Amino acid sequence: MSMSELSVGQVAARSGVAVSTLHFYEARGLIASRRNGGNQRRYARDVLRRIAVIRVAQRVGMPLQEIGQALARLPDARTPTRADWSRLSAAWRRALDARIEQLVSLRDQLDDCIGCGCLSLQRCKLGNPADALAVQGEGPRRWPAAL
Amino acid sequence: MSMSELSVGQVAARSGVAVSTLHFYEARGLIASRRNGGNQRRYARDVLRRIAVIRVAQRVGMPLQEIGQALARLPDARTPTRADWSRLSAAWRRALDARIEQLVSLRDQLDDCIGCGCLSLQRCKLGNPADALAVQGEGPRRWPAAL
DNA sequence: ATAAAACCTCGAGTCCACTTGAGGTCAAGC
DNA sequence: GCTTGACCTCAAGTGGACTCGAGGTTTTAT
Repeated sequence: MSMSELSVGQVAARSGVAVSTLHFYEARGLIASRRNGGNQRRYARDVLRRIAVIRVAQRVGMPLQEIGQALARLPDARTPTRADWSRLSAAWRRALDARIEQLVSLRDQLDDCIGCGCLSLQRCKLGNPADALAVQGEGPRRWPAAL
Repeated sequence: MSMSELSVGQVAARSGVAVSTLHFYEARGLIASRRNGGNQRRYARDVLRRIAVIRVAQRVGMPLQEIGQALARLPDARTPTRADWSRLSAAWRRALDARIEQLVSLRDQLDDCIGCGCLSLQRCKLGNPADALAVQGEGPRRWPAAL
């Protein structure tokens, strides 16, 4: 219970993610831990930031894999500096912007439709998916793909 | 090949979703079809609107189940009127608004962080998940839950 | 008339993001 | 020193949203 290192339970409590999820993130290489004498995980405090970043990115719709790739570009050897986090935040911000733009344009199209009682095949982009929506094939969930 | 009814392949081509996905949506009760003499699906044209609505809703992050519930409130007996669709669109629009608001507020918080090189535990809401983010427990993907 | 393309069903498989459980170890309080 | 709660690993299970494949029928084009 050193002041500066956190157990998995403490991290779970503070970050709001389940212990099993922390194990899972570690297995996926999203976070790291050192082990104490008894093979228990001990986390540096900055893991909380990492986790916060992970959850933020997930909300924007990024799959864990991409999040991992972005995180992997943080310096491994030293504790990330403010500048490191800042760069990452800025990148996240761009992603967020893009996502918001997508949704806003979707909303604008929907507005057209509400007026005309729509999703009508003739008049509305949303109702004519081959034009506007589904052209990109695939499902949703795919990240730079949607809209 | 009647003028007014569409085969599953035609619907797939026009809507941009795979035939298997149409089967799947049908199994989930999101769309319906009648069968012709040879047991093949025949769709009324408004299925294209339904599918468009489904994809739109998915992009906002709604799980299929909720989409199905919303669609279930459309009149079953008659082809939905413009007013029916309009009501639905309006509801979707509210959902979209909410989602956009979430993301915008997330972005604003991120902006704070970029300035301060942040996600710092003291200063930043994002970095202090127990306060702002993860309080609601659960994972992402949950719809009215996030943020 | 026949070959090819499109359909059908139903069960299994895939990917993602986790969660659960079994079987066992470690640490903290009394 | 012993019990209890927190940890450990590893395999398997879950839920959402599909996709694939086998085996067989129907439609369409020539």
